[in-house]
Amino acid sequence: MPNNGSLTANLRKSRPSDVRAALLDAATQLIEAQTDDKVSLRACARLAGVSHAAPAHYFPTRAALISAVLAHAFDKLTEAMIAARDAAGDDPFDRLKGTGRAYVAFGLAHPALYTMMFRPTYLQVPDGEMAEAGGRCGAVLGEAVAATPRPGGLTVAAGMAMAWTTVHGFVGLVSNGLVLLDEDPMTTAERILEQQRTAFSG
Amino acid sequence: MPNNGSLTANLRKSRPSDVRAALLDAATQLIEAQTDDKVSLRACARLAGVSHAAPAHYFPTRAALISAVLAHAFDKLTEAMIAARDAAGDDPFDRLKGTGRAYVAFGLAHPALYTMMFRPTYLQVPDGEMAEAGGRCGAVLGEAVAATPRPGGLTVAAGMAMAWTTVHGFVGLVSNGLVLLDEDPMTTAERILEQQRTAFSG
DNA sequence: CCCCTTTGCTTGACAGTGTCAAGCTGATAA
DNA sequence: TTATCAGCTTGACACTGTCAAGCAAAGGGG
Repeated sequence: MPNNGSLTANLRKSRPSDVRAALLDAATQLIEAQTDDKVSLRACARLAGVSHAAPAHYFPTRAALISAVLAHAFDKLTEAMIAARDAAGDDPFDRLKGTGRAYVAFGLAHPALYTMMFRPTYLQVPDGEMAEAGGRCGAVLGEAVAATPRPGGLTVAAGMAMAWTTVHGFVGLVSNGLVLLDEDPMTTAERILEQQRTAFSG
Repeated sequence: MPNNGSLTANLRKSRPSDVRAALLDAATQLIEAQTDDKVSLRACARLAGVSHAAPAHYFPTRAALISAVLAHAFDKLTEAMIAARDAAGDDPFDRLKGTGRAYVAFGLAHPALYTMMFRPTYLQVPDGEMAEAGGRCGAVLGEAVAATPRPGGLTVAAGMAMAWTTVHGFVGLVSNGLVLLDEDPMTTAERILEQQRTAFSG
């Protein structure tokens, strides 16, 4: 699998002051640029301006580096969801919808990162740091669902599955270009979320 | 990345009669067993009982082999959706729901295959055979949506995004273990699909 | 001041990968 | 019988993740 050699424009010349941060930054860049897991440890090292084995000093394995990147991404997503929810007013469904809107916006803005965040089986061993960050993220959604009435007889678990299903599926389809929309994706997302008002209102 | 060496029990001893079919079969086995793209050309070749470069004679590149496997999987999924739709009676929403149920069942039965099928960006170049098979599959869903009334003012495109979003998101969340369900996943899927009846009935 | 340990990174190696370039083998055609 | 040729193998290349060893500099104790 020969390397195409793009994205090597901004190679660092001298060793960076914070190697760990430089590696995380390089990995994020590579993930967002390359769409899939072709992001190699050696490419990260080159981009960060260190030797090919330097990453081993900070991350025991490739999966650990990726996990660290994903954990940070989860925290960003959690922040965005909380901010949108708190800006959405008092109505429980509006707050759930705001949370979902932020989720979709994040997913569409960072498709490659998003894909990896929500396919944990791909990092063979579950990573503690990442699992915690993911848990905090899920909790925000769970709280928003729990705060709504669910007259359809849905349990909180099923309601959460339903709400999450909606946003997760939409991001996956749109960011992979599987569905052709005739309007701004966020507008369609808004419509789809609004369709759930009846299921989440008293 | 050293190989763990499992799944080598059923190595073929002599060269198979139909090498191409043997390779497709080996690739399918490896994908379903390994959950991610660690399925290597060389591992397929070993499993099929041929040399490491034999695949090149049938598939110009690794992506082409994977594409062929996924195209076949798409055809299987399409078949299952059509069968379930035709067994669901006359009501348009029931037929849509049957289609969705078959979709979810397939996704939960073949999680790794499913993941790859619906993440086409991961195979850098779009493959014709696979795109056609995927198109036929999407068409079945599209027809089912088009046959329903959509009083909410949804266009067919938005309705299709909504219906597909539901099943795609559910499969992604459940098969990755991201959501904890207190019942059989297909039962929850049934509930979630049923919630959409109001949006797809006259 | 010198030595000694530790930290942080580098160099080198190994087995694995995808892909390309040859070479071999057996069947079919002339 | 010989020529051709498809179908597969062997060998090589650059790349990968990971491990082992080594080097350079900083810091501390005598």
